[in-house]
Amino acid sequence: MKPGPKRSLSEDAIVGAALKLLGERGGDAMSMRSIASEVGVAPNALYTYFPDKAAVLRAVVDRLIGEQSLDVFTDRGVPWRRRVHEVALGLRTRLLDHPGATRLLLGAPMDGPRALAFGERLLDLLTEAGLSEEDAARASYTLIVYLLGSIALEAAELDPTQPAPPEAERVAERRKGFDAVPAEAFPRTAATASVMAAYISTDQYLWGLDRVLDGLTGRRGRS
Amino acid sequence: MKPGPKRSLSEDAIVGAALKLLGERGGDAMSMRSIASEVGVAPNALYTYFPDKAAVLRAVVDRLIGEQSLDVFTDRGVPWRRRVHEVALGLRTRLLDHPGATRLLLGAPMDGPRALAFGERLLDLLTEAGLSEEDAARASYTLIVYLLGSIALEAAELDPTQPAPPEAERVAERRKGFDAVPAEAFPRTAATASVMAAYISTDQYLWGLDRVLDGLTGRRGRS
DNA sequence: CCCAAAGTCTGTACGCTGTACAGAGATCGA
DNA sequence: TCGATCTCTGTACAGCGTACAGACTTTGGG
Repeated sequence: MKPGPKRSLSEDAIVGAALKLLGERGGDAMSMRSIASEVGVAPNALYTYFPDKAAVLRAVVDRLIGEQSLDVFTDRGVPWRRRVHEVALGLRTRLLDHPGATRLLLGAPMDGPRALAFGERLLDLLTEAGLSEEDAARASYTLIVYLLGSIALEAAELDPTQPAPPEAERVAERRKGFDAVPAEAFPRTAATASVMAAYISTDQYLWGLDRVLDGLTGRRGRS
Repeated sequence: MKPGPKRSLSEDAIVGAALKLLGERGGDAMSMRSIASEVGVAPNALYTYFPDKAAVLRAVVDRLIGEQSLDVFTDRGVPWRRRVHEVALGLRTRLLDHPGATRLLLGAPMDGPRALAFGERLLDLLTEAGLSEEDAARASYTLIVYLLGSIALEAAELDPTQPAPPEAERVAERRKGFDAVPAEAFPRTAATASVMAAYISTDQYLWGLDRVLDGLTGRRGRS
């Protein structure tokens, strides 16, 4: 065993404190100083556990991904596409619960252990859906890009400080923004303003997901 | 006309200075203080032109989007799918030129004038491809999610301080990272490590794009 | 058993950040 | 010419990430 006093903390405790701050006071509140005071320690003591702040954030991201249960993936009996829907919806609600966190998701590579487990299950599911090994891998990335991209763009419009208003309210808010678009210069944008206002809706999220899945599996989607 | 001395700067000059810093010294160098000193003014003078730093960043993002020429969209004679490819590739190289900027892209809603123009042209193209007005709008968002998501995930692995190494080098670097993955616990991940290493490649980018386009247009993609 | 090595934590400090506030000077319309 | 109004500067504050030195605790080896 190695010398030195016992550690008074753990990486997990630190990530937990960071996550608590994230939920309560938004992403900007996740400072080394406030995390440290949350766990009752001097700020620089955190550097015993993580080399720098970026590492803490990576761990937070991995934990967030881990919050999505992996059971859904392997729930046989349910058709695979429905299982993808469930995972997609689960991931979305889980991440939008922490609006500030989503910025992190696309700002740091996802190479944590939980992200790895998530990817492995996704590969299982896609091969089950009939894809070759290589296609499943490529498809899995395409899927993740779509999911995280959607969630990130949605989170970008949220105030990270507080919980998100209901979807209908947010769509209505967006709709108002489009009233300012000059119809002469941007006719198509103006004409489809209602559709564009609903870009952040669950409906659009699933619509796009289904189109992506159609493309990935080579199935003819719409009639 | 309104009283007060003439402005010594313009919003454009400020955005330009920010962009210069972004390119030369990375995203973290875009501080209000360094932007101000770049244009030769006290830091707080910037608040005459923008309400806060976030507004500056939004303007920077819009300018970056505007760098992508819109001519490609309307270049008839070239089949529409090829035009999408060109725009996609153009956007990617342009944004990856400023690795630090891509974080901003998904961190702020894209509602600037240039983003609007981009969207309008994309709608043109998609209706030309045979989509209904509503489907074109939904498809355009799905497409943007895919493009920006891909670029963001790719940029996440880059050092924002300096220009990106060549693609082959980056793929090789990723490939090494997968050697650490235990094959027993993650068999599929380990088996397709080469494919996954190439997630950030132009090839994968276009592969996914084509699958997404297949799904959006209801075309059977692969044989 | 004791002592050197190694590890954990604290206090302090540096240089940086965004931006609020007060005031100086310039420029306008009346 | 005289307010009113706008632009810019100086100063200041609270907060940030983290480097450094040192106090203290625990360990294995002689």
